[in-house]
Amino acid sequence: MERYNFKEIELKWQKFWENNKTFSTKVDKNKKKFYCLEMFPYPSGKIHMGHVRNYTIGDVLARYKTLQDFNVLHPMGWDSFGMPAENAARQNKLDPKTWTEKNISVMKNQLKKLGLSIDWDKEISTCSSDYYKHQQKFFLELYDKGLVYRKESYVNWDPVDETVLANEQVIDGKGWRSGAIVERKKLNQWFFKITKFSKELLESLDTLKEWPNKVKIMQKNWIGKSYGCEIKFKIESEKEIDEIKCYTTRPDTLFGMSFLAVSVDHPISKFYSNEPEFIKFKKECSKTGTTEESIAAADKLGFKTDLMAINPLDESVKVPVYFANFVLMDYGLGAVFGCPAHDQRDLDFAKKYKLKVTPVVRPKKDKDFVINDKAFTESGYLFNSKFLNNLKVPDESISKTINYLEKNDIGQKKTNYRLKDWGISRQRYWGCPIPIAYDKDNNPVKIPKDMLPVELPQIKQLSSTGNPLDQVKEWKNVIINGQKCTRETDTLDTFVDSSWYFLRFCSPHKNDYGFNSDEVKYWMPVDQYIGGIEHAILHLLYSRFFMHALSDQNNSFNMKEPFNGLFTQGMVCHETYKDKNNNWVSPDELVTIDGKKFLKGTKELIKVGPSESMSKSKKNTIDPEKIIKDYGADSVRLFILSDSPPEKDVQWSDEGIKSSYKFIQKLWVLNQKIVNEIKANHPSNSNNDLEKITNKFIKEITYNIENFAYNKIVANIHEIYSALNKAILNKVEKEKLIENYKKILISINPVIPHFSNECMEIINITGNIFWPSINEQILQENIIKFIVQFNGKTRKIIEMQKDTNEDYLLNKIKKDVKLSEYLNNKKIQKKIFIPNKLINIIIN
RNA sequence: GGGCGAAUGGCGGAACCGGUAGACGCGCACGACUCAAAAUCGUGUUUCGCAAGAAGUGAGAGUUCGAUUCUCUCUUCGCCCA
Repeated sequence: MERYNFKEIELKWQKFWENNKTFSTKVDKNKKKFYCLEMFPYPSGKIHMGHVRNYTIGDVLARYKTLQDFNVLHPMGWDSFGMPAENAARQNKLDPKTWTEKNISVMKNQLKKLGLSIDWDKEISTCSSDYYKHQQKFFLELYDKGLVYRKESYVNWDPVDETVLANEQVIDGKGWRSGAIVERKKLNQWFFKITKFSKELLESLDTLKEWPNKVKIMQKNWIGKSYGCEIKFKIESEKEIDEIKCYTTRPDTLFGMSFLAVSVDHPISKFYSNEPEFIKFKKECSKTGTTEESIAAADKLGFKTDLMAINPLDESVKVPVYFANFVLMDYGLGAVFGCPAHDQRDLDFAKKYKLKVTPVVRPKKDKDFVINDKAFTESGYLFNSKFLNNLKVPDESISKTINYLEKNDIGQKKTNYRLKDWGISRQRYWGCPIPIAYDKDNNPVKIPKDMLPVELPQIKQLSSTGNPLDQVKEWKNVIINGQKCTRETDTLDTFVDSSWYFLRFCSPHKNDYGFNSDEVKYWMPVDQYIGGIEHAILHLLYSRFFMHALSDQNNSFNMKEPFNGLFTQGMVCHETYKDKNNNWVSPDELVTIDGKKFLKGTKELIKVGPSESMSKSKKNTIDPEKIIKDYGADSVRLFILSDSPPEKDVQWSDEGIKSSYKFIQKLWVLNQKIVNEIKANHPSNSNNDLEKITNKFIKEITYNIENFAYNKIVANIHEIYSALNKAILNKVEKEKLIENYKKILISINPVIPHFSNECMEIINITGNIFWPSINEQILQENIIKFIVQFNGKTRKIIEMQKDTNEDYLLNKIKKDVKLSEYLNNKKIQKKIFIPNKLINIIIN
């Protein structure tokens, strides 16, 4: 018998799909739609196993929905702007466009070899001006709505490379490439006003019923709604400063205040801007990074002013005012009051500058309480707080304090959000140009519609320092309405590109606007979005914002949530290997002898480390292209689904992929056997088993696909294989065999489509194929397995007619040699009888 | 420090509404085929025990006729935020 030639057969079907445009879709209002979307890849060069897993999961769903007669939109594109292209271009001395396009063509080819049911006619690439020209229009649309603005903001600045660094490029406070100490630098930058939608983005999370709870909680925490109070502090000063407003969530600790801390960017800083000591301090502050984490980790530094703040609840108490490095201007009001006893950060600061520590919350009433090295942040009761004493902390104390503050015009209740506006300026070449220029007075001017798109100029050789666009003078200088202007040289954050690509897929070829309303109304929202958990916050939140922003003040577009269903898949892991010098070793440099790993050449014994997510740095990656070449796409698909539930990490193993390969060979042998059985044309046989096992299989596999239990689908396929092997021995009649086998081939089609299609062709199944329905009647059992328990312990399973009553069953038990022994000399105290399931007899 | 989640054989995992714990796969063992090996096929595989049987889902308690499943406390690990 011929072995299954996956190379020939997979290529044959991939060509068939391509030539017949099998997966090409268009709007069809007579059909239910299903929009299945996987997060599009960054074209880094080659696909990796994470992509294989992501796209296999999506493909199973897309093919399943197609078989269920949905009109399925399953597109693919490229998130093709971004820094890696710029870095690679510098390294290899070519332009990012060439590098990116080459990668796209390689990766597209690789994806096609996986046999994905993708409508390639809808392919998009964010670095193409066909895509980003629409983005520039959206930018101007949002600008007109007041959702885009410009302000000064801090960036991570690498003083050696003269470039801005992303947070992840700052390692231990140093630039990733130059190693220079990173500074905070203020630059004029563009922002999307995402905070306008803080409330809406938070509240509509509740409408996303098909999102993992975990992701919703992460977004909720990110938006970070808090209830608090703005408090006015009167200031004693010789300068023209009357009061400073602070935001706090803990106004109830006001009697414990021992200082007031403001950001170095606070408006009052202008009174100090000429003092050399303050300038020095401000510079020192700029050495702390911009992330919340780096600020939390940094040493708490303060600069004492000559100001004194008066405690509004007790005017006899005056506390010093400091500039402090841990207070940021863009959170709250850029000023906080310090209560060291009940905030660790404030306590650290107070200890350093020898400030008073007055506890005002104690765990129990009427007990003395002191603070040592640890701030007390738990619940308890107020004390040392005059008229607020004995209020219960936190609920009662906070609300009553706020009431008091409001009544006496000291403070005002306020809801605050942690979410900050989205900074979208990037001092990079390889991104979407911002469609803005500046006139001679440096006022922003919109690029007129007829001058769009603003295309990126081609740069053959990128400079190693600064922003490359800044150096292309002939591009930078532009005349708008007869005025000499200079273009904005920053480009847009690539998160902007991915914030609306799902809309573009609905109308990928529309030339005059980003999408067509009719098409978007038909396809959107995405029914199932699939991707990694690492995008749980930013990408998903930005996409949600973009929809809110487009819907804002818009009668023709009103759709706020882009993704109805979300699924986050786990990572692909692999064992790690190290040689005797503790250098990482790649799996394909190894041989396995008696379960131990050795280096191929020197036969050196290799240490096997824990399984970790595949990464180039740990050299534990497996190249999908090679695996597809050796074992075929169906084997890869089968294995990547088989070992773990899709939401969890999966371990890649050599044995695993081999076993999947072997299993497909076995299925092929089975197929040949079935073909022979069909030819044998057995006479009619009353045995009903095949129908029953087929229906049971379809019921289970349907349930498991619907519930994303893809690892169990693979188990189901193994089970049906064993069952079919046995059923053949029963010499099933031809028609019944074909009918059931067809159903089985259709239900394995989403997982191993090439194999399934080939087998269907061989047994001559033609015409439309649909997901089989389940015949519940056949699944009805007449013989039930009753569980017999004594004192809750299962002693025997006896088969009885369906609906056997309790007395009859009990009688049967008494007659049973084994079971009756349990009843000897015992009194039955209680019986629990659950029809068609079990009987539990309680004996003393 | 806060939030969320997880813990089941040698390993990955299954057990749907509280009702046979360990489906399916890997690995391992034995057998068949073979001069031999690989491949393939078959059988077995939670632990202890020859067996009957007993114990058993991170630890401890609780609810229940009955708990991997529900409640509480603890331990360890993972992720996110600080």
